[in-house]
Amino acid sequence: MSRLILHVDLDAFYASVEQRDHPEWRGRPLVVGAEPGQRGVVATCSYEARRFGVHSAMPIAQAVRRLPPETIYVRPSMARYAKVSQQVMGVLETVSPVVERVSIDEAYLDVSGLTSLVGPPAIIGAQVKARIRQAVGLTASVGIGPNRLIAKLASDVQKPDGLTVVPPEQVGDFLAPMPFTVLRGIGVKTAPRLERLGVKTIGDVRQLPLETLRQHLGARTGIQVYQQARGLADDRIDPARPRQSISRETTFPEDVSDPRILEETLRWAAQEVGSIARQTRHLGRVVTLKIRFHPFETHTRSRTLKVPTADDAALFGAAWSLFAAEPWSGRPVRLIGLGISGWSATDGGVQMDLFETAAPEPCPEHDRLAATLDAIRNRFGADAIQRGLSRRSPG
DNA sequence: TCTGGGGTCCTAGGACCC
DNA sequence: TCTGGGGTCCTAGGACCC
Repeated sequence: MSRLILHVDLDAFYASVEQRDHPEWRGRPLVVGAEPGQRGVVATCSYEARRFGVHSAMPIAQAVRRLPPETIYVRPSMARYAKVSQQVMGVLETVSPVVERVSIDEAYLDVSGLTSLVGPPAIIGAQVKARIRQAVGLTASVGIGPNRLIAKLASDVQKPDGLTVVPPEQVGDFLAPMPFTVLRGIGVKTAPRLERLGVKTIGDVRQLPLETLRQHLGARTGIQVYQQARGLADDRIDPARPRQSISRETTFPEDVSDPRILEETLRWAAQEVGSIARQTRHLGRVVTLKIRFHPFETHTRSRTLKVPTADDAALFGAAWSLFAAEPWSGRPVRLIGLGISGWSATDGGVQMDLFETAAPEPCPEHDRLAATLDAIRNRFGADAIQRGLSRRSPG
């Protein structure tokens, strides 16, 4: 028996929350992300902005060139969005107990058992959308199919405010005409490899032998793409998928060479990561330093500790020693941050002790971040930016 | 043209052990 | 004197996703 999987995707989530909360912004192009003139990208934009060809992950400078002057630009308010997301997940749990949140604006539900209680898939989908709208005043697109892949693709075909049901017997016809780039695991690097084979649609991929896909995409992706092209994918929904890592990083407004600023920023990241790890009761053994230089040259260095930790000072110490061990000093740094992973398999008394040594903190991290960013702005702020600009356009 | 931040998963080489 | 093969851990980088 095939399962019934439902995928919910909140439409233009950050932008929709902003338009919901600021009625005067409704009906206008709106970008949530970096500010114009800053480094950064579009996180999400309203459908009015998408009409100009702007989309998520587009560099902000490029978006500004395309959008009209009346466009609204706002920085993301993650805490607010997280709250709305929580409300939505709560609503979903009133529909089915089997809900897996996959990101702030997306979730999968196993609704296999609901047809006899609620009705056919389309009725279940309509109910999900109605409850979300009623609870938080936002629209969502819903897709329903026999597995996660089909449900996800179905939710994509009629955005925004869409509802699409793909019964098992229609999966083949549903997939065949779609561009193969919608398959999971096909991105900017792998797409050209298949294009060179003359492939355009998922139907075309289905004509290729498994061996060909393995050769061109690698063993794992090759098999995955072969199966997806035939509509075969994971149909398990796991409400309790554990997280694998916690990290914080930041890109500086201008590249930074001063080691004191790098050190302060790494201390901030360590406090953030440590605080979240303690709140969520995670102790990790692997500390990873991430650093990015001009031009977008990114490195990671990691160290496995003898004793698992969630302690700010231990995290900072490990990351700073990784930094110090490299001949990097003096190179202008674009981004720096750190992460923790490799949760220890054991549990019990020892771990509890470790949690208790780390003092619980109210929430001074936000203040510290603000202070750190102020410090950076003071050093690299208006003057530095002015100098940079006048260098580019003298007079 | 200029590329955020937070994640997951895969690959591959080397160390080390049996 | 020559040199296997498997398993696991560690590390670095990369692709991809939202």
